[in-house]
Amino acid sequence: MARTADRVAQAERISQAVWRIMASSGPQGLTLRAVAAEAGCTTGLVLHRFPDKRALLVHARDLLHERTGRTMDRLEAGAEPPGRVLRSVLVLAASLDPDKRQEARVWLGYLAAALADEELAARHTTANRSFLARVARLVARTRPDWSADAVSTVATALVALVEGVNTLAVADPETYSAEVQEAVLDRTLASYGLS
Amino acid sequence: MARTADRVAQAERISQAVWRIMASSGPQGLTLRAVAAEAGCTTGLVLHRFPDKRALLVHARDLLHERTGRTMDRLEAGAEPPGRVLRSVLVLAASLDPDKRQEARVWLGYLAAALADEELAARHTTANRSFLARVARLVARTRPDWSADAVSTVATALVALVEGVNTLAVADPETYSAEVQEAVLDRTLASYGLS
DNA sequence: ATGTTACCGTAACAGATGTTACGAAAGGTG
DNA sequence: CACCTTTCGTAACATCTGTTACGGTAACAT
Repeated sequence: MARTADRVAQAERISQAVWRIMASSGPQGLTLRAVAAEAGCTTGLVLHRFPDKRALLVHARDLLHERTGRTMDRLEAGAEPPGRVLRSVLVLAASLDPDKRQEARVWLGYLAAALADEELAARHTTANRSFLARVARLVARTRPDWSADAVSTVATALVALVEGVNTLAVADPETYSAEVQEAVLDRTLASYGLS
Repeated sequence: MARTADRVAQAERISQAVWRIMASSGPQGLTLRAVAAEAGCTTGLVLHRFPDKRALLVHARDLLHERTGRTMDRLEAGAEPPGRVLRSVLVLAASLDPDKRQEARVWLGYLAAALADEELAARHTTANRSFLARVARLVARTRPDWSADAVSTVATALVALVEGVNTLAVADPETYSAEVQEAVLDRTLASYGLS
């Protein structure tokens, strides 16, 4: 044998570099050289870990998605009442702190990249649908008396609300501060009878 | 004198090409050559109309913004009751038909480009704030009994809702069909007591 | 310690990109 | 019709992009 490398750790470090570049410069600035510089290596290593740029993009995307998915799974599996879990999940999906805001910027960049990339678009779709299903599940658990139609419509509205809050917070974090986001969310949950 | 060119018309034709490229390929595919090909001219003409690529981007952005702004002004100046106007404005801002969905794709691309461009980001911010002010105005007119705080929070929620609906319709137009969008909007307006 | 194998940085490549400069031609004006 | 200014396409440029190939080097097994 010979020297060995921790490929998983390297892939993760490079993926984190992708996130940072995407958040700060968008898809335009996301070049292999920028990623390599941000990860503290060269394009050589990047392209030894990933066959090409697209594979790198997809891997970094999936890694980020898995991470937030796991956090939400833990939340949903907890012992809290469904109404509280619903609120927590929505808060988690919003952009309350700088980390979350950066994450929102990354997702925005990926969505823009998906405009020209069928595979990225497909992954975005399935991810959004699974999030929508999660929210619908929690709404149904909170209000078992509602019809399936009511659950679906309200869940869609809630998902759109957080998605919109994220998009707007990316563009204007001052107007869409953490307090505003929470106020908007709570008022909406209340008017739907979900709090 | 010598030959003359309709510079305004040319600038508009080129801007429309920018919209189409942005919608179909995102900021990545928005190259001067792609724009020129789409507009049916060469990069020579494009760069004789605009000093550089950024100026072209900004001009196309402003043109699109003015167009939708004028439509909404007309709506607001009409004789309909404020509740109806509010709904119409929100519907107009949503992605109910393919044209609007294409427009949503353009805005998404611009927002992603704004991640790396301070001027684009600033324009996005002022545009969003003016839309938020418009919605708040209409909410206040519909429910004069509400406190300023209530008006502000609900207006912010409504703006986030349409923004989110647009973003989601870009990624998944099947799940976020026109019917779903309208149902979501109407149910939300109803639960806020705005219909 | 030493050889061998995997690792990864360097550098080159072809193609694309924004931008510039030049020249041809188009079309109003006299 | 001829002139002359404006208009706009062509082609070049320097730079940047993704990708490939090669060579030095580090570390594990012996």
